[in-house]
Amino acid sequence: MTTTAAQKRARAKVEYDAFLAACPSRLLLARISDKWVALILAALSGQRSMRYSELSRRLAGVSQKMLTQTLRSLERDGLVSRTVTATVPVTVTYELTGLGTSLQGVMCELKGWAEAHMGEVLANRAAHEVAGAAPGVEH
Amino acid sequence: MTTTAAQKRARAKVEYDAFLAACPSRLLLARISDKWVALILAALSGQRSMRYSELSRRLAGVSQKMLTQTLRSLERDGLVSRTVTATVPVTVTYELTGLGTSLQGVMCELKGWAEAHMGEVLANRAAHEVAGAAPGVEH
DNA sequence: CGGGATCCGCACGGATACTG
DNA sequence: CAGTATCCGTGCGGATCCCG
Repeated sequence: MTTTAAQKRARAKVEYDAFLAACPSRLLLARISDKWVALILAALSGQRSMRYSELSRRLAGVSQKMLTQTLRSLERDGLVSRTVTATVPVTVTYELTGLGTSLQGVMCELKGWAEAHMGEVLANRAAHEVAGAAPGVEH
Repeated sequence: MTTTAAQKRARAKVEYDAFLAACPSRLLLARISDKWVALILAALSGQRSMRYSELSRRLAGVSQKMLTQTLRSLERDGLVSRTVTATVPVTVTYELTGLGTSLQGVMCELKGWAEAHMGEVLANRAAHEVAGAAPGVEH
């Protein structure tokens, strides 16, 4: 009934999603676009290692939930290492692993392109907004 | 009333967001993590120019809304150019601009890192899942 | 053919409260 | 100090219908 052309699309989508899931580039994009990942990597690359509270202060604006969650996923992926020292007030420090440092290097190239060309992008964007002349709330 | 320590945090967050909004790297990350941007750029880098329907087929799984929306934003940012040919059935083609091609180059480096190290990342991830050994429903 | 407009689900991310 | 657990709002992205 209703041959469901939609189902065919759904299947095609699933297959495509599977393809995407196997794509290393997409996986990497998903990692670094995690909103806080780039910031944490940058913060950790500057100093040696940082305590949880240090990161929390350094990245003012991040919730504990997101900080912990992101840190955990980065640790899970072997990009940062977590060290627990059972002192009187528990001390936990985080630092970049070799893999993490390597990734950070690539991120810097991205940063380079951004600093070199984002101005141009922003200019184009502004020009189009004037041309569009769409008043009201622009997202 | 209720001195609202929360308001202080809110202010700090707003300030931080403002800082983030001015960060070119963040802006770039936001652009390329747009879920379909990378795919469109890759599709367009292969061939010279593509029609809307070509892209739609090539990126099977994307909705027209997202495809159009992403294309528009890329055009707005001067990364792709849109050409309308008023034939009998309207023909619209998209192609990378110089800026877009430049960005695509950087994306390739990202791709290189991904293909070289994502396997390692995935291995670490799998190892941690075994170590965690949390039975039941894993969220 | 190439969209625009609209409705909606749901995952992502934030705020708050509690714990060891 | 360093989280964990829970609730909840927003916005992204998809589906559907309609238009030029």
